[in-house]
Amino acid sequence: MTVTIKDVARRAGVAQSTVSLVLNQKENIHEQTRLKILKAIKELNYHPRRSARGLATRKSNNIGFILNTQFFTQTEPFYTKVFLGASFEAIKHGYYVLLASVDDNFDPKKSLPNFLLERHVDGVVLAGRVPDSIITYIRQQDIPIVLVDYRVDHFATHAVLIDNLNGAYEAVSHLINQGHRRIAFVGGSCHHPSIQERYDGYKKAIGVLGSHNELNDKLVDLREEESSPQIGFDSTKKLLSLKPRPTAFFTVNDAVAIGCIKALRQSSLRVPEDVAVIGFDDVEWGLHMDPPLSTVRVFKEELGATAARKIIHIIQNKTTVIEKTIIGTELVIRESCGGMRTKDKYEF
Amino acid sequence: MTVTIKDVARRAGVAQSTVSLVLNQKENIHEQTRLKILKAIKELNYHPRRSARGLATRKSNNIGFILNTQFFTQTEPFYTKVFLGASFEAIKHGYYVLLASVDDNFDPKKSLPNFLLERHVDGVVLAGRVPDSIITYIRQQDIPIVLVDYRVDHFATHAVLIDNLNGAYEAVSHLINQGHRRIAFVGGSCHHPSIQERYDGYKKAIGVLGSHNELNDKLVDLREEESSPQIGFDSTKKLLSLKPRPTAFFTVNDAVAIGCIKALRQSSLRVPEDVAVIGFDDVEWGLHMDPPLSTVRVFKEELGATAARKIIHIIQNKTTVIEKTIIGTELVIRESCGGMRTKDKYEF
DNA sequence: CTGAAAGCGCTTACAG
DNA sequence: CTGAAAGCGCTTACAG
Repeated sequence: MTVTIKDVARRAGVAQSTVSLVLNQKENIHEQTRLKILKAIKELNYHPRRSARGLATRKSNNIGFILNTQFFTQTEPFYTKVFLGASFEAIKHGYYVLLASVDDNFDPKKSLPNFLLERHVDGVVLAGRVPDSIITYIRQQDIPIVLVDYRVDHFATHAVLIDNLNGAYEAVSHLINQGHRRIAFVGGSCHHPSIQERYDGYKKAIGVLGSHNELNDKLVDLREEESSPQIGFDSTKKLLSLKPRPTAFFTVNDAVAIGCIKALRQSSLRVPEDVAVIGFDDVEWGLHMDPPLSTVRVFKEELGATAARKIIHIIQNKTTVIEKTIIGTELVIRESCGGMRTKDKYEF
Repeated sequence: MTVTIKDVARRAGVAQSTVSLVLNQKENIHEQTRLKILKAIKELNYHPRRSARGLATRKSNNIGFILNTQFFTQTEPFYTKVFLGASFEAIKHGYYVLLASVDDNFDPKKSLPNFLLERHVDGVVLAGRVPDSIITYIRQQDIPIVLVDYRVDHFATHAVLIDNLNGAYEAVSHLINQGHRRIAFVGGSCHHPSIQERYDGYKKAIGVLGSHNELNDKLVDLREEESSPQIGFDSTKKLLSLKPRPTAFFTVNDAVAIGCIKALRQSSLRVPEDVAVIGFDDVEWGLHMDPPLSTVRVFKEELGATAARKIIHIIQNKTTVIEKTIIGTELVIRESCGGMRTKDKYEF
């Protein structure tokens, strides 16, 4: 009932291996027989079965996508977008992406994504912070890996990264150009390298001020916990007790910015009139906040799509040279940082 | 190198067909040989290959998940959550879900999700409004279907639905109990049956007022366009021109509520002091809005998980009796509707 | 350039 | 209750 390669071969009057050859775009086929076969394929509406192909080639044409379970409980569907980006890009190349999540306390001996066990993926992309143990496990299996928005210094792995440093640098520079000199760094969680990089960008921008340098450890609030609105709130409250208080807040991401603005409001400070705020990530609802949140846009879908392209490339070409791709960001000026209205205060 | 069923058979000293039998939980196996085989499986860390299994059984153990492309451009990652719910539930049952999207002007003759062409899924769940043509196509292929948050009256299909009617009824009843009598229905798009049901719930609640009935067509603003913040804004502006103006706004979803509140604010109306607002869906950022948005919670992940369970059940049991499952909602009172402070105005 | 044959790793009648 | 054999639908050397 379902049409197979045999049917095509019969109809085209050739051997099934010949059909297979044209199916796989091999060279050295008479143009005539090629056309004949293509015609038969079209007429029969033939599509090779994945599982048959998979069995014969020992390839699944699937990509695994693993992320940390805890990211699902977060306010922001950040990695979900990365996943979507990867998923749709993969489809264009004939791959499907299978989703799985792992806990922080993941133990490869006890639980593992099924697609790893069944060798049902040709490669895997790992998004965000994941336990070392799973990276180690997958490498042992000799399955290619691409990290997205994460890196581990002691592992040489392919990675797609956000240009956090420059993103933060631009945002903070913007605040400086607005005339701000006491700029706080809010709610960073030291656990993630991305956060560290944002902090570095912050420092770099402040450093440019030179003698005007007000880089001051007290203006920085780094935390143990994962960034969240609550952390942003607490962090801001603490920073607000400084005398003189900061005039601008650069938050480590938009979720933190929410808590920050809430704290400011609770202290009867107006945004942006009394204090400027810039977030990071550019999540959905930033645009709808009051005031609309200025932020550093991260191209989440693009991160995922790039990771997909990269893992597919590795799978198909057995590339061995490790390569990191850094995706740029974009400063999005909305209202929470006061726009350009104080531009004339620029005073380098 | 990779361990196969043969290796297990050899190690356990049985035929590979026997191994296959215990793998597939068939009856009638000597407990002793079963144990022996299980032991060998564990020792060798054997896992059957999906593609081999798939080829032999002609099952893919995959589920397709199709949604309308346009939903990706929306403010709210509603269906993304449904997908996530389906995906993780499926994993528990040994299935993976493959994602695809279709356009409104989809034509099965021109483009089709690959997994349909390659018969790489055993069933598919369709989320939200999808073109009739794809439903028709899939049915022709004799692939089981489950709809989520959608239904087409002329197709008898399995479906997982939101209890929109009751959700809307409860929300509007709450407003009525707060003393509101002029309650507007904002920003509905007539295209989706869910919206129609929310409207019905609204009417039902208003209807209970009986002689106090202020059900008034003018208080209702139904639109052609898909619901969005912009629609909410426009719709609210229009409703605000009524004299006397509405004292409460029931918006057709949270995205619309955003625009609604923006319009109210622009008209110098305070929420909830001057006017109450209740949304629908309970999206992420509702909690972080100012004021935090009261809404009707839809259990998005649960919708997806239920759909996954259902399609798997159908796949495995060849169920033929059509069944619709309606998932309840939950009224979430936050600040935008004024809490219970006017409860004493209750006056049936 | 094309065909016949073996094999990928399972499952499923069919005997026994 | 268990084993030998065929078959699922492809791909890939290997001849020719």
